[in-house]
Amino acid sequence: MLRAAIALADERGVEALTMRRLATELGVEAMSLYHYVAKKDDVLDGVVDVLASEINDAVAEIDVPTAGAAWQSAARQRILTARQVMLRHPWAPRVFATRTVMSPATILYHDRLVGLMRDGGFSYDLAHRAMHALGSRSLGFTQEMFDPGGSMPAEADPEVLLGDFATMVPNLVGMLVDAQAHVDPESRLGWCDDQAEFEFGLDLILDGLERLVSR
Amino acid sequence: MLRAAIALADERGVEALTMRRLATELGVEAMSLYHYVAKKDDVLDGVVDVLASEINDAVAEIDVPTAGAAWQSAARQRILTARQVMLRHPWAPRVFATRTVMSPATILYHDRLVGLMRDGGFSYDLAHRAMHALGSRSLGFTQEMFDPGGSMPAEADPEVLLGDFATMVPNLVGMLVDAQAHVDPESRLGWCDDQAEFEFGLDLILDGLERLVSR
DNA sequence: ACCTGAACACCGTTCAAGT
DNA sequence: ACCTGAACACCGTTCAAGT
Repeated sequence: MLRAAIALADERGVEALTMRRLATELGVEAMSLYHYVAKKDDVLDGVVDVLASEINDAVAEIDVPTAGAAWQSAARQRILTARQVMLRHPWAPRVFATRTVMSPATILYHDRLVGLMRDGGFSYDLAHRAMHALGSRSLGFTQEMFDPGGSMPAEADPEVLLGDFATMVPNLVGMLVDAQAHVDPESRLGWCDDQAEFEFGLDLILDGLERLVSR
Repeated sequence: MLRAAIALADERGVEALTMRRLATELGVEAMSLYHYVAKKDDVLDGVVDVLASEINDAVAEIDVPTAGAAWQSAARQRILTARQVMLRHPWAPRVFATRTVMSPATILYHDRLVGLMRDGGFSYDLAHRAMHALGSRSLGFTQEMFDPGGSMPAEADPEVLLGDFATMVPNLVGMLVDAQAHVDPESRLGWCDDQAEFEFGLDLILDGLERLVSR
């Protein structure tokens, strides 16, 4: 059932993931699903858990040292592996964002990540702060507010377009022109968020943490 | 109308923000709203824009130097000001997360933030990467995956609870025990995300950027 | 234990009609 | 230009009933 839900979201988007449609996809009447779950939220919780399990499985295959300074590249590899799983389900970040309780598999994932940092010499307190600093990045995605290569100029409000765009937002326009080089329409997760940008932000945080732990 | 929508979400939650309810709140029939907007998404886009304008207004009052190394504290102050606005509307992050096009006011906000970094000596390329690294943090909120002080142990799955919790996730349990000190039930935005944690992550990124720009 | 059909309360949205 | 009423297609969910 959860597998079917994920397949449905993959093929036709999250908004197509409805109890009625999921039921017909399973060759069953809509209300039969309520024998296995109490409410739709349970399905979404389950979907998140399956995805997190997929990540845990992928991450479990990684066998690298974690002690001392090695924690950093180990964490990096783990998070980028998680990201690969998430990239296969571009709708997943939005579902993760709506969950209020953390799924068992997600808890497990973060426990291991904290463990890895402990191996690297982190105090519990620093590991705690590190988790907050990473936020959703620990699972391989970010919530972007800003899409410089994307739809910005095209969809801008008339008010902004009537006044000269370049005068209203000169810095963004300058950046757009300058950034023309590395626009990559592939491999985005949510907004503009290609692999290089993700890794830049991730490394910024990991480097900062390493500096703190080795001081 | 947008003001009414925000008030409604503030008082009764985003899920209560429905076209029909918004209409009755305005003392009008539900379908009258469709003379001002084409679809509900337009309302949400508008709500986001009003919030971003509120942030722009608040930020405009800040008058601090931005040249050279001063960029960092100026950016910090701006982002924490944005956060104060967001904290008044705890449902807002989720709405921001669902928008696919960036509102004019949000564009403006980011343009000024890029401008500030330019004052600080950033290349367009570094400013671009900085925006990605910050992600939604630039507007004062984060997408947290992890709630150590919150509902985690209480809501854990039977499977995890039956096996000894401390054996399943020893690192999180250790962290929870250790972290008992700084649990703050107030001032959370979304998941567990208090002011100190937000500032820690923010400074980690800003410090990393400063190091890059001053190398 | 598992599934169904009919029904309820609620959505967003269309459309033809009113002033 | 602005508002309305009735209606449509679609939700999630309840409930009593079937096997």
